[in-house]
Amino acid sequence: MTDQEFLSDIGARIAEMRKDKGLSQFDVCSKLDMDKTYLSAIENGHQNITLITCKRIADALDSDIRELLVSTKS
Amino acid sequence: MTDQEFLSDIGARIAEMRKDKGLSQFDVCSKLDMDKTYLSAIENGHQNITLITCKRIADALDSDIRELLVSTKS
DNA sequence: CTCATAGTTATGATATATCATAACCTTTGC
DNA sequence: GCAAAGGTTATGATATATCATAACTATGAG
Repeated sequence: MTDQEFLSDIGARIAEMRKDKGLSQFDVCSKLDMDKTYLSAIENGHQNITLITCKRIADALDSDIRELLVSTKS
Repeated sequence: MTDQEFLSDIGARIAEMRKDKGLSQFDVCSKLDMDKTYLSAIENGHQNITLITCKRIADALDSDIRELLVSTKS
């Protein structure tokens, strides 16, 4: 699994979890005080986010950071 | 849980897993081509690392990224 | 058609993660 | 005493994550 695939998978997971909760990108960004363009980039796998950012997103989705992450084990 | 506590917990978890495998910081850094001063800062909770860095460390410890992370759920 | 909502992409500015080097502290063993 | 191994802290340079704004597409409602 390449780094790019890894980031894309996590972005897809975030988008999936967000939609499952019936939230728009705007909704989540409002909670986080985050710009919508940045969340869009994250969901499309264009950003290598930090752990704190990952934690903030998990919080906004009423989730745990480990639920947001896909397995990296070979 | 504050951001600082979160990073400290993750650093401690990394150090614990590294020692469990009988590895020195130098050993891990050799695998990762990472400077020892940086890994030290991470283990002491002084760095808000990115997901890719987290993944690299998990790989070096023959682990999964989710095993490195502590729960953030309230 | 117009208008609003949801999302994407481009660009530039700023903050910070990462890298690189050096100096320092402990502990262990000679 | 000295030397080496393991780890920490300080500092500066570079790459990039994050923020901010604007323009754009697509869809659906009126």
